[in-house]
Amino acid sequence: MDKIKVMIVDDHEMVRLGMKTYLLTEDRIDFLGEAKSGNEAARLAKLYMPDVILMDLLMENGNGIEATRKILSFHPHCKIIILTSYYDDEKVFPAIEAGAHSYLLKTASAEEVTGAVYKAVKGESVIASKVADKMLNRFRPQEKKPHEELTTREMDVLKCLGDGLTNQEISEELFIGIKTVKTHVSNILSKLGVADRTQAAIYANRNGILHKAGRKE
Amino acid sequence: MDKIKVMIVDDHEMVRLGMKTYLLTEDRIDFLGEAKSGNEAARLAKLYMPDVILMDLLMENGNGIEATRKILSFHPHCKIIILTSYYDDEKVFPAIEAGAHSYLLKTASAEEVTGAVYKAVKGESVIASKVADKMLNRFRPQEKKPHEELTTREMDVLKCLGDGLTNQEISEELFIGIKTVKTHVSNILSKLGVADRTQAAIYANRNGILHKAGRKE
DNA sequence: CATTTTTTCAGCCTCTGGACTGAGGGTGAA
DNA sequence: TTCACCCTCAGTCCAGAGGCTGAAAAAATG
Repeated sequence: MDKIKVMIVDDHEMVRLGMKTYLLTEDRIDFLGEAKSGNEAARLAKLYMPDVILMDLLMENGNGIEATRKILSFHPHCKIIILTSYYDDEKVFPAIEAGAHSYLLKTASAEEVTGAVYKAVKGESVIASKVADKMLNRFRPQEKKPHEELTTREMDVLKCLGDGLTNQEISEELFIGIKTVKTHVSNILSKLGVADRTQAAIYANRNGILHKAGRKE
Repeated sequence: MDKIKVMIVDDHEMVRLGMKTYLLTEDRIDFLGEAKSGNEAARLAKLYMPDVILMDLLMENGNGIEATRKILSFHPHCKIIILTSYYDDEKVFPAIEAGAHSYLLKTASAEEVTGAVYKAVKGESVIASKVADKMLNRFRPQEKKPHEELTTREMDVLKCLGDGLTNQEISEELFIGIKTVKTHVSNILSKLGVADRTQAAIYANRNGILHKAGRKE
């Protein structure tokens, strides 16, 4: 039985070292090499054609999701195991869509990581429990958020409300009459189940309904 | 010259392994051991009395900041180097206050980590540049946020505004007359430089002026 | 093509919000 | 004590907010 060819992708030297140490103690694993970025990963993967890649998501040059997509495009049998610290929705699902086979957190022990490698070559997936929660919730009949039944125009108005604009200002912003704005605001208030524009503005802010879509922490 | 006694604190096995590997290659460093949590760190530190501790901040049982404070209380000559992924204000400054001597990010290379250890025993500090930015901004003549000149009562009212309460509701919440509420609201609006209660509510929400003080991501 | 939803706008009515002015009681510092 | 600030409350006044009803043009849908 051939050894499993494994590659590491992570921009943290410390983490690469730790992972490498995990892998080198396994005699059924052939440690191929490591990459510091998504771009480097794609280059090396084309060169070495690894069986399994342990991939971080957040990196300087080219993130792990792009790299995953790129690598699988020319080497579709490669099993890519995401190994990262983050388990928020915005990271997990794009990674799955990109074709990742497993999703581990960096809290994983040596056994979990090497176990995931062996399972990957057998076609089995490993999902960290915290991530599994997210996925199950995604498939459960999720009650949709109140604002999801707003029309596109009502969303425009709600964004303005979130900026604290008055009806007059909104009408100028959207080039519509003040009466029309009032109608939209009334509909928004009833659809969101809130009492006044202030609560609607709070709702917009707490649910990230904003113009510039700037979201970070 | 005695070897430098170094201890590691991190709840990620992978990271501990990487850091350990950094340290074991240095013959002037005596690797004492490792801890998986802040509580364990304090216990081991009391036992081994290390010269330098490499400490993560975010851990399951007892965070790194508490541990730092605790360890320094009984072993004040210990140099504690924070080594974490985060560099937001809420993490950096409490760590410095707790008495940390250096602040590195996990993107640090082996040379940076071992270098910080050697500098620590000489009494020198190393601050990652991204963190240094934050610190410089903190010491720069910072224009104080508008809400810092609100009186305590006005802050109470502003929190209510942030919840979307009406004047009537605020008066009931705070057991004061509605006229009084109006006075406070007017003062708040002029101090914050906003036009109406809606903008005040947005301000409160975006600046984390809330009742429950619930902060997470 | 027929139907429904969305978007636009109107008039009417009520009430809250907020500006402005004024003022009495409490506390703490000069 | 005087001064300053904070908290409390009152009266007046008006523009804006929001509910209700109705309705026509536009766009999506079947």
